[in-house]
Amino acid sequence: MTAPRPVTINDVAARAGVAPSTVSRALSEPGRGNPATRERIRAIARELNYVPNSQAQALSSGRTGTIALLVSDVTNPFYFGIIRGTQQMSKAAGLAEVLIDTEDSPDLEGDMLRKMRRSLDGAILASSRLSERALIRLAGEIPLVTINRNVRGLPSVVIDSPDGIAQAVEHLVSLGHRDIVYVSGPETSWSNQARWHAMRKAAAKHGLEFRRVGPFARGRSSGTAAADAVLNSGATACVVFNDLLAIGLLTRLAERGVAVPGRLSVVGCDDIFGADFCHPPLTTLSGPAEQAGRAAVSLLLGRLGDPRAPAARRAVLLPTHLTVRESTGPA
Amino acid sequence: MTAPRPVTINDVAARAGVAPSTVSRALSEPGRGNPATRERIRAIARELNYVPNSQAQALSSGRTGTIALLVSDVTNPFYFGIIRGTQQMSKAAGLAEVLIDTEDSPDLEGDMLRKMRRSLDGAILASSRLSERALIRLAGEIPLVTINRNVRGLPSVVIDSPDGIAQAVEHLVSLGHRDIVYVSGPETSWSNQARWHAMRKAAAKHGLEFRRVGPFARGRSSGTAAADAVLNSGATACVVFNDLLAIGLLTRLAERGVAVPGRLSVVGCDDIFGADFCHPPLTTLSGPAEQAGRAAVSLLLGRLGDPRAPAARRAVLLPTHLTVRESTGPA
DNA sequence: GGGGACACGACAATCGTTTGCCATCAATTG
DNA sequence: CAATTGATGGCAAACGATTGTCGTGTCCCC
Repeated sequence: MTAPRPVTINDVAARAGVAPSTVSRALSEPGRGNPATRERIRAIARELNYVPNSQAQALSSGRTGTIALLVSDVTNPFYFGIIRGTQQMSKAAGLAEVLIDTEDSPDLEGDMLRKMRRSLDGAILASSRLSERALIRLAGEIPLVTINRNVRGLPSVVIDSPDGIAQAVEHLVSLGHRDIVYVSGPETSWSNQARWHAMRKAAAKHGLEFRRVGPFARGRSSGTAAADAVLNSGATACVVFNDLLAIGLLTRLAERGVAVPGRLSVVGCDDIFGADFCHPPLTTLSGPAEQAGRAAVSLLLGRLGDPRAPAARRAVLLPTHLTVRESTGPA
Repeated sequence: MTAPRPVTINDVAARAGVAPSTVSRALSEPGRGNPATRERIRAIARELNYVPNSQAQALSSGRTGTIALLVSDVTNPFYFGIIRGTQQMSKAAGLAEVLIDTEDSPDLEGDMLRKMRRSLDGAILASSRLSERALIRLAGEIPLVTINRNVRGLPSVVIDSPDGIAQAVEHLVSLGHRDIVYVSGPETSWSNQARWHAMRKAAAKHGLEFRRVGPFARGRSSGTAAADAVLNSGATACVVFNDLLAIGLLTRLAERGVAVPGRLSVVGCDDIFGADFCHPPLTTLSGPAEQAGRAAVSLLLGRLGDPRAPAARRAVLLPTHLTVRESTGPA
């Protein structure tokens, strides 16, 4: 059982008694050609089980039919929804999607992007670690869309967590908390900056003291240090940069026998997988991650359809809301 | 700022004063050519920031440098480790990897595979839903490696959960449990069959009654029904098909006020993200998922290197062990 | 009935590589 | 010193599609 030579456009053409070019057009140019011929060709193509060689298509047409989604860590559940969303949408658009793990490294991110730029129609950067300059330069080489990162001139989708933060503060204040601390993520994180900023604003509005502890790394393991820092701060409630960190923090609090929410209320961000079944279930900011993924692909498609378009900045802002569970309670 | 024509192999050749073929060889055939020339060409390529067009390479050489990893659901944390492992290994081997979500559908899985077979060097099927026949047929069209699925003639990596199941039963028996029920996943799942089989064997060894409830769907939401069924069965301990289901079950038990492990001990399988911080932390079977991913890519590479090789069946069996947490206790 | 327009489909160039084959030249050997 | 060998690098033919250009046939309208 030797591998049979795969059927090419020429085989189809020969079988149909037409030129390859006719087959090509019958298959991909809806407006062109005789409907009868087209149907005949399509039938033959189907019968022969013809699948166009995408490499050849790409080489010839310049379009690869592939986009990339870059995430800093594939195993961070935060990306679940986004991945799902982009996959849905790109499948619907007939695009292939490669998932690239940048391992939190700006250099790796840039290298991968540069290396693959020829084999991609575009890329979506979920939480890019690249500098603004680097991003703008890369955008000149390959169409880019960012998620949760705002850069002049680049289409972007941002899940408006600042808005949610305000809701969280509102919630905590209504429960009687007057001393709320923000548990900061990495300084370089765009989302972290945005959230911290929103915290300050919300706190100011209520005339509260605002402080922060950190910065801490993104992972769950940083939760230990974070928990201790929060406890030292004497605050009665905290808003944590993201759920991963918040869950780590919860674990440590349990270890130290600190009652949540009795002694300390905890609010997370992102509503990741696990936020609903950790102990206690986490009050957190939920956002439409899948929708964000879909929107990002749409934006990219827009940019692709008309390559000479002025790359008009288009930004999609998605709302978040507070999901109250059991990690928050009266002061 | 118009997009500059990307630099091709011809540009490099012209600059170096040699033929394109020489450049090609200097760049990719280590044994061939004058070392001095090679270095000169490499230097020029680097200087010009030359990146080979992978489409053209693929078209010409027949190798695409891309493999696919098919999973039934990208957002199932079970695949975390596997994804990480395959990505690591394929990056190391200079391969691109596409992640494909088959949405639990055999048809979709087959279609995707057929459709992409021309643009892939091979594929790794993590928990394939395809029939044995379909798998064997597809393997004739594109090199395949399976994970957690044993099919005659296909290289495979399996995480030996049956072995872990034996450990789990041992653990429960030593805690005094005499009535253990298996909470079954989908009938069509290969892993489920393997686990159920192992359960029966282990139970027989200890002269225990063995029963099962189910089958239940894979998701967390099925946990509700599963919990009720287990309670009805009167068993004092249960081994659950996977952690997702087990976590769902735990949630329901908490709702019903059933003490775990006081009234019921629960053992899961897979040790997914979340198993350590759910409530109570889950005793479960841990396996080297990352390693499985790496092994799968290795197997695939082996199959790729020598396409005319007799496709010798090679199987990698990876051990599991029981990770005891707090969801199991004395009967 | 003749001319023009238009639709159809063929031809052939092109995309950027790889790779089999061959000419050339230097080095080694008898 | 001649002949064999081996290394080197150039030529050109693929790989399988897309797409601009152009001849041919059909139809319509005046």
